[in-house]
Amino acid sequence: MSIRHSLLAILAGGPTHGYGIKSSFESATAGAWPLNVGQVYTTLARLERDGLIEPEPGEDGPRRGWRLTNPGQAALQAWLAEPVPTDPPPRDELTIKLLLTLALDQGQVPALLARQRSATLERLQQLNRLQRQADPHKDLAWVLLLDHFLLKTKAELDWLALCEQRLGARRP
Amino acid sequence: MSIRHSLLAILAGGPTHGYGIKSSFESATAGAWPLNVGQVYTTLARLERDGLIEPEPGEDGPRRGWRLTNPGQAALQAWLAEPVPTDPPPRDELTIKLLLTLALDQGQVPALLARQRSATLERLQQLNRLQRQADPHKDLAWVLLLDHFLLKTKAELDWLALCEQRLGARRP
DNA sequence: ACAGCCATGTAACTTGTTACATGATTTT
DNA sequence: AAAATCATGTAACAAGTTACATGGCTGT
Repeated sequence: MSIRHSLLAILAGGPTHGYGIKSSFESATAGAWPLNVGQVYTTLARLERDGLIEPEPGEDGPRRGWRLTNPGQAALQAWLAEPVPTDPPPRDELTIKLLLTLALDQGQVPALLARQRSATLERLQQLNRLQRQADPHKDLAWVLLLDHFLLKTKAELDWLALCEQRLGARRP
Repeated sequence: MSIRHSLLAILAGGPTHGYGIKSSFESATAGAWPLNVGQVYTTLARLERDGLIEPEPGEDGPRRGWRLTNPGQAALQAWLAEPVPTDPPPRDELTIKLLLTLALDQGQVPALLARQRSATLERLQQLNRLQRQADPHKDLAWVLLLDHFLLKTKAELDWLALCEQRLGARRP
């Protein structure tokens, strides 16, 4: 539901048209998550269907504007006010892969861990390079994004190490 | 695509029927991600449509078995062998929320950070409690899952702190 | 007999996603 | 005049998800 809410948030900054929304989203997220324009239009149609937005009266051709309705405002406020939900924690592909391998053929787990660590390490280095080039005073959003990716990547490496350790402690 | 591949992995452990797959999945992932049975059947139908699995010959009523086809075996091996992809990193709801708030109304960012930190901290404590009760020698999968959630949660807290710090460094 | 679990399946729906068709405006 | 970018939209589909209908088996 991130995209739906993102569009609401962008429209809260003043009425805009479809293409402008795409640009706003990508610039707000520093280009980290490209957004297919087509999806903006499908999502706008669904938001209108659900009564969360309405077209600006009078405009019709290119650059037709959209604005939030009252329910739309309310939905946005609710989304912003509530912390991101964790009650069924989102499924994590790496964890699923590892746990299923563990259940299926425990012997293949070490190889899986090794492969993943190597890929994750490479990503860490790439992120470090990007961070060195970034300027916290100019591209704040970009820097915060890099921080996020870096911390997440490091946590993944830590987890891989812990998995190895816990598995090792089982053998003897 | 995690669910599709999960079913392939479970079928690789020997032919099973729908309900058994649900149980296998939930026990392999220590109950952290409940799986609606209905979804198993819809997913099985789609996997058959795509030629990745086939029904065991002869069985038809309840407990009809399914097995991997050759393409199914190949798809599973490919999934297990490749590290989880990061090239367009998956969209992260918290990050999106924060960056859009930053773009929309920078003044509301501190409140958002505070709310989120409080929720995340609570989750951390809950996870710590669970970890204290878990036995690494008996419930390995459960312990690894908790490790994962804990490290992820701590990383999130670190990120929230970093965000505050970077924002603070902007004002003066 | 009845409660509860085992078991299968389908219809309907949601969000996300892309490929394509179409044209206006701007830049080179 | 051509190329690039801005701009709108639709058709089609994938994957996930749930609510519901249906019935068999098991233990009390």
